[in-house]
Amino acid sequence: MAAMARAATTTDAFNAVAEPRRRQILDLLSAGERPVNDLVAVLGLPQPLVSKHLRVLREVGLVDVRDVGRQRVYCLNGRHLKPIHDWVKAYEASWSRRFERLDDVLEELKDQEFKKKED
Amino acid sequence: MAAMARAATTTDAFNAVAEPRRRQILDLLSAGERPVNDLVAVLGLPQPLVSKHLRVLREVGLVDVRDVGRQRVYCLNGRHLKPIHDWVKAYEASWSRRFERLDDVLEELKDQEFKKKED
DNA sequence: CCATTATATGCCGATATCGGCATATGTCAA
DNA sequence: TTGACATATGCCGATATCGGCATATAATGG
Repeated sequence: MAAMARAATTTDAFNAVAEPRRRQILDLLSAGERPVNDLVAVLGLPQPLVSKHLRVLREVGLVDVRDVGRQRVYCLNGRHLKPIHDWVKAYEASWSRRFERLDDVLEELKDQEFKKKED
Repeated sequence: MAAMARAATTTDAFNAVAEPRRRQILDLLSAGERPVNDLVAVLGLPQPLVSKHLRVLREVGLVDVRDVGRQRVYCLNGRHLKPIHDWVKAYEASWSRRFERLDDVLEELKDQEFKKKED
């Protein structure tokens, strides 16, 4: 039982959405549920490949399936995207308020300088 | 030149942050810049491993480096996290307003039913 | 029952990945 | 210069991944 060389894709949502085609699938499903062949047609990918990606998404809980006749209708289940959102959201300041924050720091320094002079 | 079996991790931020230890490194750096050995100490990982993860983060632009004497000080550069944020943000409704939306749909259906009766 | 449609699985090859260990590179200090 | 410190790289092994192709499974229609 050697050490795992890599975290399995099937393990968490972070890995699942690291694959561009899987994001594409989720994007399609965000507009509404769809049977596999629909996705195949839109994506222009071989059906087995699409099924495999759907499997990964299913295993991390990002999509749900429903049987309708001989079709399998997939639908988005965004619940497991929330952890990703929460994680990146914490970094929002690092891009949107990057310079603002720098300004804040400078402002603070100026204040301290001012107080020193008051002494 | 055979087809690539997998998108290189070094390719984009999505793949880079799919690795838990790399997220951990970013989390540490979000509190402020740090030299490699600092990270090594906190993470409790072998130094070469940390250096390799830092390399990946560097290559996708998620961190910047600065030479200070014989140390290399890494700092966060959140710019490339924004695409991830933007992507997941579009799914916000799929978890936070999931049931609200379902209610909306039901409401809409009821309205249509009502109109039919009016004819 | 049989053929057709819809989807999932299995096996394969090429390659990328993580982690381990040894070692190269670079910088300071005496 | 020599040696200690800080970090990066190289090579390796085990394994996971994506995509291709063939095939299994499942449900429907005739």
